[in-house]
Amino acid sequence: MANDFSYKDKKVITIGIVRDLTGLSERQIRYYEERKLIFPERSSGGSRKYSFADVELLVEIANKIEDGVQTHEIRKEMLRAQKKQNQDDLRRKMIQGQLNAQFGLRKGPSS
Amino acid sequence: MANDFSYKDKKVITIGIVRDLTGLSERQIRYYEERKLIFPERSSGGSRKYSFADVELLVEIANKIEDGVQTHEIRKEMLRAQKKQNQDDLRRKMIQGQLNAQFGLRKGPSS
DNA sequence: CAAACATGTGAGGTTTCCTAACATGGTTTT
DNA sequence: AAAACCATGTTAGGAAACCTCACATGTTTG
Repeated sequence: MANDFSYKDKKVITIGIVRDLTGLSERQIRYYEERKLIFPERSSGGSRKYSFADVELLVEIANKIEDGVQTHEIRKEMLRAQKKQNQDDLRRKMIQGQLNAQFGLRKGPSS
Repeated sequence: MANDFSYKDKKVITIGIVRDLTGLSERQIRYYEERKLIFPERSSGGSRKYSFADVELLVEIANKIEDGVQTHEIRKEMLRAQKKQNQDDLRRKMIQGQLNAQFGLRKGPSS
């Protein structure tokens, strides 16, 4: 229904390409996964698959590490940011629910 | 300067993923390349790399073939379409040149 | 009917990816 | 300071993914 999530989030890039795209070593990329900073999907055979969003995230992570931030700290930041995001999403959804209850169409024209 | 070409056109997808995304066989994908309908890049080691745009094009090609159109015919269509596109691009660029000559700023504020 | 088309399949070989382990030079922590 | 942890490199052995080439086949098309 909402938000046909597209190119940016599709997990279709193998680790070698990610290496080329980011300039990181495969070792680093896998290590950041081990530290739960990044979550590739897997092919049936077990190969990692990343999205462009993942690639961008990896670059951000690498920058922070270069600034002396530890993976552990980065992870906490990310959890905090994500929690806030979830709260915001929920709030938005509840407001939308209210609007639908008041004005929403039943069997309305589905654009 | 113009049009930071992004996700959709970056060649980062290996043939196995393209197979999964399109439902075509690798044989078909390679054959359409042989018939000059699609142009993947190559990794240093020789592996093919496709873009999302390529994936969409492959689906279109497959549909036409399913409708009985031959690769040879599809190629002609594509060349025709591309030629028109080039003409349009050129025209647009010339008009833009005229505008710049008349109103364009030298050393103007760069957005 | 001969040639071309579109696709499957198999062989043999190279590239890419996987995990696991050990090495190392910096930082903390005790 | 010794022990522990951090981030990364490197190596080994093995499996998955990819490559080209060739042959087979059923289906158009000239």
